[in-house]
Amino acid sequence: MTTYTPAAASARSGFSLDTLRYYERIGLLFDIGRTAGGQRVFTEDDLDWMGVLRCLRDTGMPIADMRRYAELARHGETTHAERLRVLREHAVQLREHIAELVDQQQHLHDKIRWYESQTPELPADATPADPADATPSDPADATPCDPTPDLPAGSAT
Amino acid sequence: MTTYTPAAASARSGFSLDTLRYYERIGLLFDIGRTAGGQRVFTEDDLDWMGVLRCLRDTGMPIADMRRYAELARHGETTHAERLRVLREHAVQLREHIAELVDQQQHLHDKIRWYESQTPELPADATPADPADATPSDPADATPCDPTPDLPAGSAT
DNA sequence: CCTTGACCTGGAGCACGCTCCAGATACGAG
DNA sequence: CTCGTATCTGGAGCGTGCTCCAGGTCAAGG
Repeated sequence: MTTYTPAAASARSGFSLDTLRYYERIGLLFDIGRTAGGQRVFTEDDLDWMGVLRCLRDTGMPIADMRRYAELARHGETTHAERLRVLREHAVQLREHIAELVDQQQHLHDKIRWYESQTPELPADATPADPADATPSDPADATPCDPTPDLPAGSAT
Repeated sequence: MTTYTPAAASARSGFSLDTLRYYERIGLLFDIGRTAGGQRVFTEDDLDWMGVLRCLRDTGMPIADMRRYAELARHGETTHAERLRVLREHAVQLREHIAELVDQQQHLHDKIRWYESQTPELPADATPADPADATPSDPADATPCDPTPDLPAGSAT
């Protein structure tokens, strides 16, 4: 059974040593093995669980919710239904968040295009508006980030 | 020329009164009008600018960068090229961030599906995996959020 | 006028998520 | 056994982005 030192676990998980210790303190990591001398010993399973934590964290789940989820995970299979509920709820949040980002991304691109039209001598190097862009969004809206010249600093120009 | 009280500006922009004052203090809002008595008077242009701030903020631009951008905006048309550069850079960041979220979203959905397969008696109500979902992503990867039963709490089951 | 609610300022405080520190201990190479 | 690096613990500190507060001022209706 493969095990990992704290340094190795940190490297593989991408969490800092301090973060791993912090996560254990607050209950996101639990049942972490120890040597006779008291040093942590991480298993493959621990690493996998860290992958779950990373997914939840990187998708914006607050620590408090992750603690609830970890608590459920700690209590075995009887909590599957509840865990599923938590994940579904989080997926809804995530979908909404992504949708908002994509929306604002559209406005941002509109603004960039406005600036480009104002300074045609400039090379349109970066952000080449890749047609196979990672994020679609029907161009049928326009609220913030409107393509205007950043209105202040010229109120009565 | 239409003007707005602080309360109205707050309502229209979605920023709290305290946030508007904070933004003025740190330079994100500037040249805000005042009554003889010292109370703020916001204009249509101010509101539009707040829309820009909201776009940048909601897409994750740090306050420090927003200050730089505001500083540029405050200095007139000569800074157009630099502003364009800032926006393009931010657009790149945003694209990367969205891509990562979409990636993790896929893992999250995988995990949800795994739970569903484990508890088939449960209704698959929420997150109905809408085929016309807002965010595409080729299902040709799987790293974190793997569809496993949240490995801890059963190391040797 | 007078009241009352909106607004002002400067500065303290807070929630979140780590990150750093001091002082002590553990472990592996030589 | 010794040395040097890795880890340990408890607790303080930090960076970000607001949010709240006290004590005072402004402005519009009655």
